[in-house]
Amino acid sequence: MDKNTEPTIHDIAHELNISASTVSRAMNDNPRISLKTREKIKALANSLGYRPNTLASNLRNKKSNTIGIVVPLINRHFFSSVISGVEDVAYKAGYTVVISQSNDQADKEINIVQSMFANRVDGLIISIAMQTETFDHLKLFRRKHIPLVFFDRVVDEIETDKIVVDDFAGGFKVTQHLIDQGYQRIAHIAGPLNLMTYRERKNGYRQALIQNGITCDESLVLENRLTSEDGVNAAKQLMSLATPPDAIFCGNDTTALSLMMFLRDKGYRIPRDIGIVGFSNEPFSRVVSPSITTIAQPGFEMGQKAAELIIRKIENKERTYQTIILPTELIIRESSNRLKSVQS
Amino acid sequence: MDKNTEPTIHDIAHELNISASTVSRAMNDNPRISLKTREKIKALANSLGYRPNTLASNLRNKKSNTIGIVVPLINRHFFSSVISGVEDVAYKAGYTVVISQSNDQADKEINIVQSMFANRVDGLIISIAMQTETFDHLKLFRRKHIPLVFFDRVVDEIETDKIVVDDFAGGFKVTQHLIDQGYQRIAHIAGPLNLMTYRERKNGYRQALIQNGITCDESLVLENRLTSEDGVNAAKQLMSLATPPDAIFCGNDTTALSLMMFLRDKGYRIPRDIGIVGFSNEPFSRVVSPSITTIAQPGFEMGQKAAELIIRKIENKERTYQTIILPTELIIRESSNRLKSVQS
DNA sequence: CTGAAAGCGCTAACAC
DNA sequence: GTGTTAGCGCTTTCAG
Repeated sequence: MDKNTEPTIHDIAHELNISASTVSRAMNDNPRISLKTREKIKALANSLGYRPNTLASNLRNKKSNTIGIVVPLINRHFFSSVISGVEDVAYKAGYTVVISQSNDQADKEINIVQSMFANRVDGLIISIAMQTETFDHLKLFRRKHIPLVFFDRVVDEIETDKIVVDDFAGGFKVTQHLIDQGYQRIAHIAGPLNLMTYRERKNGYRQALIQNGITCDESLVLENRLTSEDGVNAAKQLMSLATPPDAIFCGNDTTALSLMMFLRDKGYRIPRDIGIVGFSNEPFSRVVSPSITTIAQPGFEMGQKAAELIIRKIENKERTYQTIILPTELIIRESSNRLKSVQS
Repeated sequence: MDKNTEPTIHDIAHELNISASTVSRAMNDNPRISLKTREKIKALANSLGYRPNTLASNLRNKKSNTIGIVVPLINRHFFSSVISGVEDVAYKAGYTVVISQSNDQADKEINIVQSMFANRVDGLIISIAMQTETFDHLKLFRRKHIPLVFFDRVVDEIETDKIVVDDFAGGFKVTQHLIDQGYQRIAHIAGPLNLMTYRERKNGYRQALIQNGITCDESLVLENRLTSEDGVNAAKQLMSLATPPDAIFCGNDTTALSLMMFLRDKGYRIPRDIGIVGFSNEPFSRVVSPSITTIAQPGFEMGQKAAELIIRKIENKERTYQTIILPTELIIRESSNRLKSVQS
């Protein structure tokens, strides 16, 4: 019933014997309309329960006031924190955020991105799927000059704003820390090396070894998808080497946890026999026992920065791109703190 | 440059010397258009890089193909799982999902909900903020007959679809389990009792006590906001009672964890001296030590169900409402497993 | 200070 | 099978 009679500016105009344009202007606080009529209009609008139809206004303005965000998995602490950060600043700036998850699948990612384009998002914030290897869908945004911001998992070959954490420094700090703790044979479980993120973590690891005069043993470096199962498999593989490692730097906390549980069950004492470090500071890494040394990534801030960046682009159309590198923080916990654990 | 020349159906029509409506029909696979012309049109559309403007089509159809979802906090495992579930089915059905977080603040929630209305979402899925106490903003949706689904934290006084977990049964199972483990004085830390969720958990708790012939001691029941700090405070308060409890059923896992850590540091042995149970099955509850007994809530499924429900309403306009109650599962872990822990 | 008119891009009667 | 026409609700020149 009142479903069909959603009031429009015309209804208000008609009632007041004025024109729709005046109503429109009044609702937008256009100073060209006298304060008197402005108030009269707003009063009526209010009592009628009028709500401007953003769809119509968006169409007319060729602007959706919407920011798209696509992540591999919503339901992962790091990503949901980023989303939370984006939402926080976007909301304050009057933007709506629409989200989608790629489930780390390239084809779903392509679909999502295209549908976001069709929906005329004003900008797109994305962390690409592990398996994405072609980037035409993203180049589309660049071609149409729709602001595009990569975060965390970025694409080298597309020139645009990027926001990452200092993965290299993270990898370096972890490794240096392990060396400082007296570990000698440090293994590394890397994520897919087509992603810069994981490449940089690995580079940091190697650099630290080199700077400490330790030769890199390629058999100590594995590459997988960093799932729980991968953690167990990696543990098996590494510990069955002729000379197994005495410390393992895992590409994320999930792997670190599963690997740690597995080794503990096998009788290894952690951190005494073997040191373990993760990456990302997932909530569980703090409370698990032994607690896991890891690298904190500022997810929420990353989201905020990404949103600020994209909004500035949307509103100013400035043409210069930047790559923001956020600092990482090494959080030393029990799983690698051999010196403290021995002395106490 | 090509920014301004985003092709429309008119461009295609003009190029092919046909009418725009034919193009529109062809793009929508309307069988009234011959296959030949349909293909010709699609080919050109493709080579022009044409993408239908959903904004325009939405305005015309008075349908945004968008589902709104508002949660207290995106960045909480349970809620992000629900979002993930919603996104999953909404995406498959061709809907876009827009999300927002209330940060558990009533005023932000009101703003969000109103802006979603202005954006003409086709339906709204919401779990209300802890402090929300007036519901006019939600009644608006009911009045306009826009589908509305509550999940988890629902509003009794609004008649619409609801989807909750069986909190009563959850509270009951937890308490019965503690009794079975031989605990005698069982305390309960409840969340805000204006929310049905927490009220039901508490009711389940009391019912279990009653059925086992245990009298309810009101000094053993606390109410707070279930933060980490609340956990510590509650622990202090409870343990300083003349006859302190020997088990504590916490309204969520966060409280359970902080309370457990605090008591452990004070020298209590868990579960021997004191049994602890949480609620929600946060990821950390499984890996912390001792691991925390808790109630699993199917967040992802809840999101899927909520999306299915709302899409059915959007598309059929059926007028009957249902409340779906999803089962909960008691997950027995170390923090309350006194019998096993004693024998082993 | 206000109004008339045109149009954003798409769709759907209604014609033929 | 295809075209004509009108309009979704809002904004914005251009007039006055």
